[in-house]
Amino acid sequence: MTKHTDLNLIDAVAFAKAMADQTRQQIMKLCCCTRLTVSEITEKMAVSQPTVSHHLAILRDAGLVTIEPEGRETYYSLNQERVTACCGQIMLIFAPEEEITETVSRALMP
Amino acid sequence: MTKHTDLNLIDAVAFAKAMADQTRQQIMKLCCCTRLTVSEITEKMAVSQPTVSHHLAILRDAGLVTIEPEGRETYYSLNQERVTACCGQIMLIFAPEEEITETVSRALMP
DNA sequence: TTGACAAATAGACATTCGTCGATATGATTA
DNA sequence: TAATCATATCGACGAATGTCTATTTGTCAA
Repeated sequence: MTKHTDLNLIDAVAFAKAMADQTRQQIMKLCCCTRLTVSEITEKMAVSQPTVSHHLAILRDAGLVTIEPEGRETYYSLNQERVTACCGQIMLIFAPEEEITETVSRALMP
Repeated sequence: MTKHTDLNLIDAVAFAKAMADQTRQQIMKLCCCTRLTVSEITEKMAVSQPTVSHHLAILRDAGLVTIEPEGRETYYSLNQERVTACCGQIMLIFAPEEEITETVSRALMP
């Protein structure tokens, strides 16, 4: 069951929770700049297929991956834009006095 | 017992774990751009003093707060520079194709 | 239509985590 | 020195989390 979180609204806690696991970050690295099926991801990892699916669901709920079902396979890829939006948000909240934050703010806000 | 983590080296998982809690992010907001004692933080929160100390220790181990003992009080304040460094690192790893990442990279790397 | 394959879900289990009350430690003040 | 105050630590407890195996669901091919 999909969480009904509004993915346009960024929750810094939800983002941090989604990223707060070694296995998930590994998956994120794998499908960064490319699209992979669950099987392909599983092959490259040291955990079972259900575990990979479980983590992908968490990343999906956080808006951190995009999903493209194709036949009996499902392609996942990292949502880089979401990563920058979340990091930018965190910098705005927790580093308002840093110069770089001003830069990010200007570059990120449309 | 203090973790012997090298705080100069940024671990994206450790950073995310430290931020992956509502209470801790609330504490971070409180002592952002200011310095507060444990008592002052506790007053503004809905948890007990030991719980605040517990979370401050986690933030300290992640390098996210600076600590200044003064007499019998201890002042904490948010390490904004650390926040930007960690966010920048995450953007480099997980959003290498985003334009904003290039900007951050250039601005952050000394 | 049946068998094989890909992915998701269910249920169980051990571990980690957040919280608390009680207590210890350390510093100031009377 | 004794009392007080600020903070840290301890030990316990329930809830959340990550992992597994087994099973279900959905899709394609023989």
